[in-house]
Amino acid sequence: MVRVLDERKLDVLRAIVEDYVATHEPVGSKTLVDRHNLGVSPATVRNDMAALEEEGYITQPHTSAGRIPTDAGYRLFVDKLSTVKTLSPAEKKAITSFLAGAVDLDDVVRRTVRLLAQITRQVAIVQYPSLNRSHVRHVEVVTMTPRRLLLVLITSAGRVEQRIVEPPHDVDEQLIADLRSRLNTALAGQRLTEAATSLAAVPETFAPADRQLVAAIVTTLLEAFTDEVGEQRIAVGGAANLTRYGDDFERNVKPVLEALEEHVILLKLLGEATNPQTLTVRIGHENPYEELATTSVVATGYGSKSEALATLGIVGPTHMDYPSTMGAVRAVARYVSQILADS
Amino acid sequence: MVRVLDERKLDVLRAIVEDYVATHEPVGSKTLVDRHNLGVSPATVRNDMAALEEEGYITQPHTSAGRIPTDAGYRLFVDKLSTVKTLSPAEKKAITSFLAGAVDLDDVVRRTVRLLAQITRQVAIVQYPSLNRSHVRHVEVVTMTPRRLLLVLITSAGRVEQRIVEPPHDVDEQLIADLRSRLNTALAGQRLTEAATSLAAVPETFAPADRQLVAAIVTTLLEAFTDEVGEQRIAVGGAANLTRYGDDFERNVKPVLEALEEHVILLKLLGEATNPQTLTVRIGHENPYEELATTSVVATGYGSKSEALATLGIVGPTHMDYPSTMGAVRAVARYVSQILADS
DNA sequence: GACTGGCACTCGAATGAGCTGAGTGCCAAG
DNA sequence: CTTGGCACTCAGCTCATTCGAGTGCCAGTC
Repeated sequence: MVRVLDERKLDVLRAIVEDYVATHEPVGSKTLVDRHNLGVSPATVRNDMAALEEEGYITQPHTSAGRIPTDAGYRLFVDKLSTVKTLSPAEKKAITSFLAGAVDLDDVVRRTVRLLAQITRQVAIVQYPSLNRSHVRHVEVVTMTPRRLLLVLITSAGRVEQRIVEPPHDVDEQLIADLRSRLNTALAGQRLTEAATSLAAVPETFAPADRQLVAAIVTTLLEAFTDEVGEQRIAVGGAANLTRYGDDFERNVKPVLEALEEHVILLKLLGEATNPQTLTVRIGHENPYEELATTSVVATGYGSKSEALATLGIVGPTHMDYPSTMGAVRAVARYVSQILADS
Repeated sequence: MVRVLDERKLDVLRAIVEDYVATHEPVGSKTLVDRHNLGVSPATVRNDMAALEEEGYITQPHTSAGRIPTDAGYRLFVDKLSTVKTLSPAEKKAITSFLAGAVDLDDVVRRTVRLLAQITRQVAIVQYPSLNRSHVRHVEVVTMTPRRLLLVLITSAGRVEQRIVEPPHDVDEQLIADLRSRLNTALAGQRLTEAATSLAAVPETFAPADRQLVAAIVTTLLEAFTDEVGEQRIAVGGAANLTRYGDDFERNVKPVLEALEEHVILLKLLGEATNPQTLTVRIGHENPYEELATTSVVATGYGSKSEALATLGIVGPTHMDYPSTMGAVRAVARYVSQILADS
């Protein structure tokens, strides 16, 4: 019989979360019975509520008010009491067609942010495909003037990095062609993290007179490979959705806006990239920043089925609609992965 | 004698604007006399204030409160009563050294936004150097695989656009080399807007068998030249500064956040690019959006002394510190122009 | 004629008392 | 275990009152 009681208590918790997410107002026993058909009287619900409060899943803002879920309550709800909502076919179609219109990687990322913000009606965050986890697709050395070379690095994810190198003396076009081909043979298909080793050997294969120049180019390439700043590139969108946070501006909106400016913070919030099947949900105080204790993060990796290239996700109030949001984040991550795989 | 009276009335207006900007509270005759040494009694100031109100430069939020400047008041202040503040040598140095660290154009723009937001403590907006107004510096055709070509366009401002072309049949490396050199001869130094004409003639110079391929490449290049979306690229930063707007969140912060999401709106707000010497200031209702009636824009062009490549500026509450803000915007625009000219 | 001190007046904001009602906890009965 | 009943709590609303910053105007002074 203990089993049955627990069952119902969880129903009550589910009802409380759903109600509170919908109304943003503390929910009392009577309203709860009215709105969700729980099949028991308010008094019974009150008993359950008292127990749930005892166990730390819900709390009262003040004595004479209804209950609201605690972070632990949301956690239980997300883990046990809800199923991720799948998107309607129409929505799925809209996503693919919107993403398919992108002309390059930058455009994919921009569109993804916009899309995610629009569907979830939250603040969306998309990390650019990580350099570390990408492979070299092509390296190009372009002579712009005899004393100015442009290095172009194209990764498997379609990311393009360019650097200028100003050689100490005029360079011969033949040398450049040679260099270009040797670089590509040495690097093509390699992970950027492994590329360092392969690059090291390249200068030695050249005539001593040319080695200085080649070394300079190799150094610049290495810098590009391990670019910290580039690694942390992030796109953010949907900040206007913060206006729906409710009233407590100082406590809810301000810290989020501040965090959005600091890409390092956002990266920590997003956390390690997982594969697009796995969703990471951080609720309230579970995230590493005290100031964002009223904020939750829903994130996941994207890039390919097996291995994530980077992370994307949303940031919103703890009282968000988790099932829908999680569904949207997962769906978008999958479709972006698909688009990237195709290109 | 009328002259003297007018003179003092303007002093009073200046004092009101400065006080209100500092405190964000309606300013009364007594406080005004206390804080600024006007050399007359409160009663006299009251008379002047009544006149200023009559003329529409100041207004009372409610009967028993002090005065605040109207948009017209700020306008007069900006046009006649203030001088643009110049930055301290230390600040100037900080700007140049911060901007000098940039590795490519994207980085320049990102740094500029950040810088501008930090100095002005407002929301900063920087438009990417316009394609229309740029010149072709270099066009590169890179063979990634025999059935996949990468076109790279580099503009005089350092902007790099890339497009993928998938030719209908395998292409010969010799043909590519040929094409590369002819494209560069045809285009180098041209304005992107004029490039269309020069490009049109290129396919004809090739053997009939190759024309289809060349035409495809030319078409893609043309698309890149006239890319509407790329033309409207914008970077935004410092949204967290909106938290200092004061309390009326719904009226002041929300519309701005919404506008920041819409780059088309931001472009209209920034207005036509002027040269970096000329500052455009739009106060409150002077800007084209009703919802931004409590918001002012300070903008200017950047790119070169004579001709602007694009626009940058800030958005903030009408009660901002115009002299400092204008000084900062102008200085940043100049230094960015300089950095771009050097690279 | 311009400036000033004085004074009555206005009205938003702050303070506090009183009421209301949603919601609770507990208990005794089913 | 569930339920109806009941006393209790307390945030939030309303209303009245007070307070004071600030005004406009007028009569007097230089």
